[in-house]
Amino acid sequence: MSSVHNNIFSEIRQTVKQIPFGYVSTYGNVATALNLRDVRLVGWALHGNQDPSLPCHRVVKKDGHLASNYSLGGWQEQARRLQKEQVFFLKPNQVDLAKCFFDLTRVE
DNA sequence: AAAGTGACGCATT
DNA sequence: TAATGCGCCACTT
Repeated sequence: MSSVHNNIFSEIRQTVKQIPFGYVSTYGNVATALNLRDVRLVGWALHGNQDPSLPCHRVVKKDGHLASNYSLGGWQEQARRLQKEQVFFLKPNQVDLAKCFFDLTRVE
Protein backbone atom coordinates (compact mmCIF):
# COMPACT_ATOMS: atom_id res chain seq x y z
CA MET A 1 0.00 0.00 0.00
CA SER A 2 1.21 3.39 -0.79
CA SER A 3 1.14 6.67 0.94
CA VAL A 4 -1.46 9.05 -0.40
CA HIS A 5 -5.02 8.27 -1.38
CA ASN A 6 -7.08 11.10 -2.83
CA ASN A 7 -9.16 8.37 -4.27
CA ILE A 8 -11.75 5.79 -3.61
CA PHE A 9 -9.64 4.16 -0.96
CA SER A 10 -9.88 7.19 1.28
CA GLU A 11 -13.60 7.36 0.61
CA ILE A 12 -13.93 3.76 1.66
CA ARG A 13 -12.02 4.34 4.85
CA GLN A 14 -14.09 7.41 5.67
CA THR A 15 -17.26 5.42 5.20
CA VAL A 16 -16.09 2.47 7.28
CA LYS A 17 -15.24 4.84 10.11
CA GLN A 18 -18.90 5.79 10.30
CA ILE A 19 -19.91 2.34 11.50
CA PRO A 20 -20.72 2.82 15.20
CA PHE A 21 -19.35 0.78 18.08
CA GLY A 22 -21.31 -2.44 18.45
CA TYR A 23 -22.55 -2.46 14.87
CA VAL A 24 -21.37 -3.95 11.60
CA SER A 25 -21.85 -3.29 7.91
CA THR A 26 -21.10 -5.32 4.82
CA TYR A 27 -18.75 -5.00 1.88
CA GLY A 28 -21.67 -4.61 -0.44
CA ASN A 29 -23.26 -1.94 1.70
CA VAL A 30 -20.08 0.12 1.70
CA ALA A 31 -19.81 -0.26 -2.05
CA THR A 32 -23.42 0.77 -2.56
CA ALA A 33 -23.03 3.78 -0.29
CA LEU A 34 -20.14 4.96 -2.45
CA ASN A 35 -21.73 3.90 -5.72
CA LEU A 36 -18.88 1.51 -6.47
CA ARG A 37 -19.35 -1.08 -9.13
CA ASP A 38 -16.61 -3.34 -7.93
CA VAL A 39 -17.21 -4.53 -4.37
CA ARG A 40 -13.76 -6.03 -4.14
CA LEU A 41 -12.31 -2.56 -3.81
CA VAL A 42 -13.71 -2.36 -0.29
CA GLY A 43 -11.81 -5.41 0.80
CA TRP A 44 -8.78 -4.12 -1.00
CA ALA A 45 -8.85 -0.83 0.82
CA LEU A 46 -8.99 -2.61 4.16
CA HIS A 47 -6.45 -5.29 3.36
CA GLY A 48 -3.35 -4.90 5.45
CA ASN A 49 -4.83 -2.02 7.34
CA GLN A 50 -2.98 -0.95 10.47
CA ASP A 51 -4.86 2.21 11.36
CA PRO A 52 -6.47 1.62 14.76
CA SER A 53 -9.05 4.32 14.05
CA LEU A 54 -10.29 2.30 11.10
CA PRO A 55 -12.71 -0.34 12.43
CA CYS A 56 -12.21 -2.80 9.60
CA HIS A 57 -13.44 -5.62 11.83
CA ARG A 58 -16.93 -4.11 11.59
CA VAL A 59 -17.15 -5.03 7.91
CA VAL A 60 -18.51 -8.50 7.18
CA LYS A 61 -19.98 -10.40 4.27
CA LYS A 62 -23.55 -9.96 3.17
CA ASP A 63 -24.88 -12.93 5.13
CA GLY A 64 -23.00 -11.98 8.26
CA HIS A 65 -20.08 -14.31 7.81
CA LEU A 66 -16.74 -12.86 8.71
CA ALA A 67 -14.04 -11.97 6.20
CA SER A 68 -12.53 -15.16 4.91
CA ASN A 69 -9.16 -13.51 4.64
CA TYR A 70 -9.07 -11.04 7.48
CA SER A 71 -5.50 -9.87 7.51
CA LEU A 72 -4.40 -9.69 11.09
CA GLY A 73 -5.13 -12.99 12.75
CA GLY A 74 -7.86 -14.31 10.50
CA TRP A 75 -11.59 -14.38 11.20
CA GLN A 76 -10.95 -15.46 14.78
CA GLU A 77 -9.31 -12.16 15.54
CA GLN A 78 -12.15 -10.33 13.83
CA ALA A 79 -14.65 -12.31 15.92
CA ARG A 80 -12.75 -11.47 19.08
CA ARG A 81 -12.91 -7.76 18.34
CA LEU A 82 -16.61 -7.89 17.57
CA GLN A 83 -17.45 -9.88 20.69
CA LYS A 84 -15.58 -7.25 22.63
CA GLU A 85 -18.15 -4.81 21.27
CA GLN A 86 -20.99 -7.10 22.30
CA VAL A 87 -22.06 -7.79 18.73
CA PHE A 88 -24.53 -10.68 18.53
CA PHE A 89 -23.32 -13.89 16.93
CA LEU A 90 -25.34 -16.64 15.31
CA LYS A 91 -22.32 -18.87 14.95
CA PRO A 92 -18.64 -18.47 15.88
CA ASN A 93 -17.94 -17.10 12.42
CA GLN A 94 -21.22 -15.36 11.71
CA VAL A 95 -22.74 -12.25 13.24
CA ASP A 96 -26.44 -11.49 13.59
CA LEU A 97 -27.09 -8.84 10.98
CA ALA A 98 -30.74 -8.60 11.97
CA LYS A 99 -29.64 -7.09 15.27
CA CYS A 100 -26.37 -5.36 14.48
CA PHE A 101 -26.48 -4.23 10.87
CA PHE A 102 -25.73 -0.55 10.31
CA ASP A 103 -26.91 0.74 6.93
CA LEU A 104 -24.35 3.20 5.58
CA THR A 105 -26.62 4.30 2.77
CA ARG A 106 -28.92 5.93 5.32
CA VAL A 107 -26.39 8.29 6.82
CA GLU A 108 -24.88 9.47 3.57
C1' DA B 1 3.56 -0.53 -20.13
C1' DA B 2 0.72 -4.51 -19.59
C1' DA B 3 -1.09 -8.13 -17.27
C1' DG B 4 -2.41 -10.47 -13.07
C1' DT B 5 -4.84 -10.32 -8.77
C1' DG B 6 -8.03 -9.43 -4.83
C1' DA B 7 -11.29 -8.95 3.27
C1' DC B 8 -17.05 -9.78 -2.38
C1' DG B 9 -21.55 -10.21 -4.53
C1' DC B 10 -24.84 -10.68 -8.08
C1' DA B 11 -26.43 -12.73 -12.49
C1' DT B 12 -26.05 -16.50 -15.33
C1' DT B 13 -25.34 -21.56 -16.48
C1' DT C 1 -27.72 -26.46 -5.82
C1' DA C 2 -23.02 -25.78 -7.45
C1' DA C 3 -19.98 -23.68 -10.65
C1' DT C 4 -18.60 -19.91 -13.46
C1' DG C 5 -18.22 -15.11 -15.03
C1' DC C 6 -17.91 -10.53 -14.46
C1' DG C 7 -17.17 -6.03 -12.20
C1' DC C 8 -13.20 -1.79 -14.17
C1' DC C 9 -10.61 -0.24 -9.40
C1' DA C 10 -5.79 0.16 -7.45
C1' DC C 11 -1.82 -2.15 -6.55
C1' DT C 12 2.08 -5.31 -7.74
C1' DT C 13 5.32 -7.40 -10.79
